Amino acid sequence: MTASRVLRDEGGFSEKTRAKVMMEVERLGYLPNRLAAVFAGGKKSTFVGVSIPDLGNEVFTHVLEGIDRKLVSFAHQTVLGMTQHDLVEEENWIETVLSWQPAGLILTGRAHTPRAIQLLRGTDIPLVEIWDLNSSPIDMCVGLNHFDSGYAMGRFLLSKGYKRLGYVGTSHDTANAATARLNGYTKAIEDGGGNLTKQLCLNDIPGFYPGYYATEQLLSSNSNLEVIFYQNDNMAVGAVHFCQAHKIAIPGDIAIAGWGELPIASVLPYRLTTVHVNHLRIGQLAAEKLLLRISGEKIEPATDAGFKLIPGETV
Amino acid sequence: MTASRVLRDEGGFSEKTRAKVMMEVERLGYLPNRLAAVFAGGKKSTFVGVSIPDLGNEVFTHVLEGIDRKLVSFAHQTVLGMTQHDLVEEENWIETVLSWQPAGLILTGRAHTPRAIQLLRGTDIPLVEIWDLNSSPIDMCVGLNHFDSGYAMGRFLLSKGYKRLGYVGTSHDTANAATARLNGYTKAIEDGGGNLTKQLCLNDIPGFYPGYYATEQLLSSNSNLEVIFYQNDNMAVGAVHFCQAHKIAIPGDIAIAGWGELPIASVLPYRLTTVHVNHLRIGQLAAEKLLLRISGEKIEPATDAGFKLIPGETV
DNA sequence: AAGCATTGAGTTACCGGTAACGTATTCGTA
DNA sequence: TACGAATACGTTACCGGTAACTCAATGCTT
Repeated sequence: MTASRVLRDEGGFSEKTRAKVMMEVERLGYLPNRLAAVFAGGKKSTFVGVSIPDLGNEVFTHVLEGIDRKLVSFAHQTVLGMTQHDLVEEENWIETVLSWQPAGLILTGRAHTPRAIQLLRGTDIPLVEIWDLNSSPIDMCVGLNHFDSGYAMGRFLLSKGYKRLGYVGTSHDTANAATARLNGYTKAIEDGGGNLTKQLCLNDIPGFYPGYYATEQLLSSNSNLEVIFYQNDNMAVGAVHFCQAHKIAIPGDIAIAGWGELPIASVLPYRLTTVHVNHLRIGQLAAEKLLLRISGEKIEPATDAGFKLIPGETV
Repeated sequence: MTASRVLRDEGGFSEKTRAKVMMEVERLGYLPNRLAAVFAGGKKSTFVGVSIPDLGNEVFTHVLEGIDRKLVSFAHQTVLGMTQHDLVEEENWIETVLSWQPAGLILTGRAHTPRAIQLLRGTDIPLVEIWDLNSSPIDMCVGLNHFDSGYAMGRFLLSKGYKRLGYVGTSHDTANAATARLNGYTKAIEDGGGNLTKQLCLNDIPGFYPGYYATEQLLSSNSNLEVIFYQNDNMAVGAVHFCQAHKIAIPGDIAIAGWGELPIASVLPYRLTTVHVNHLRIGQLAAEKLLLRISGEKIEPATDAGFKLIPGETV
């Protein structure tokens, strides 16, 4: 007991005793068993479960980095959950991670299985849903309004005089976020009297090559497209490279817009038209909210991390 | 006790009882406390601590993805540790994660602080060091010989007739791996009678823009470089874009070689000369080794994941 | 010097599971 | 029908810490 007091530095012991305890700790190479400590105290652990659809998408790794940095600086640990964009995977992972008495949970996306929601509501473990802004989160949420960002891009493109607009995305990333962007984009086009001439959803990851390939598909279908909005910057960069390789002028022959502002855009010959999102900050905000909540503060349920349209030179 | 048996499905109960137990589980929304279970059994948890220098580098996120996929499929969980390329951070993280009684550990890199090594040797927790092949790992290791890969690239470039060679990397990534590549490259040049005319190590992350910027630096110093080997593909892609923007012919005016074969290379106008490494597979192999070891199998200490030089069209 | 508060250290019970053992019931077979 | 084996279920102790309590020694006050 006295050793326990010394190690937790909670007072009630003399300097002499502390020295003696520390000596033994050193001699035995003693490492505390945090499992037992958490168990005994009836407390939660310092684990925070963080679910991410996949690690292949830079966007999510940036969010994860923001989360982990913040958590580490407050002595918490990230337990990773890769859901592979599958809600059932997510449900299973939630069940597992809850059984470890985590201090909190951060989930990507607002869609969950009914049972997952039931599990989450059944505990008092703080929870932040990120990515998608959600006015009625299960507990808390940090994200941006994807619909609005798609709408903003639609309006912007129309304001530039484009009438025949296209869209390229993937259905692999069934993340409702991308769908919400497409919906916003579509709505803006409707509202503005444009024409969503062509849309293509590949069954692939939203990466460079799929963007390249999709552009080839779309442009060869001679539908007189004037501009294409891509699900993310990776795909848009693939498109830029396709156009370069085939001497298609941007924005003369075809205009291009991306989403997410990834680092790769910084080395393109012209500034990419895109939507800036501070991914790292979304992660940090989420972790901060969670930590405050864990320490018992009252927290606003939703935080809008916002977005910013970058006009660029590719439209 | 009977409930415990049913839930673990270890037999010794009737169908009627199982039904009764499951009924109550359902009714109470009972979730087992794995903390207590691990604690009671005196066993290790199903956590596997995985340390990664940073998440901004695609290379590491692919490795991590390989690890996590494999672990999940064997009912283990990844506890993330971002060390920020700092061995003291790593040491602190190791200490924390060990106190959670993990089933195993996977560390990136072969360099650790003396105390970290002492901590690791003091436990019987299985450990895999990845990335750098290491003939005398603390426990096990999966990786490739970075020196050899640098040497191979040096030889290849010399065989193409280049005499004045350059190198671009970052000192931010003090990962010995990159240094080992540079050393191998240097040695090959020495052995082959070439000339390592210029090398530049930025104090930055090894990303697209640093590659762009470094190329500008190097080429403006009129040292008649014929070819530049970059720390990784991201930097090399930055270089390709710099050259495109400034109408510098590749490989006519300057030849370019990268390392790691990242997805972005797939949309370049010409195939990038690089070194292919199967990052995902390194992660999977590491997790596999660890899991086998956890289940008590005898395991070869070191696995060479190999590399493959891709000749490409940029030299 | 007596009386009370403070300090340092020890004792006991408990967290929620599980190993090991004990006991009652059922079952197959001679 | 009797008896040993198998099966189903219950009891007890324990994992390694910590909360809450107890107690002895010390210090401070009047």
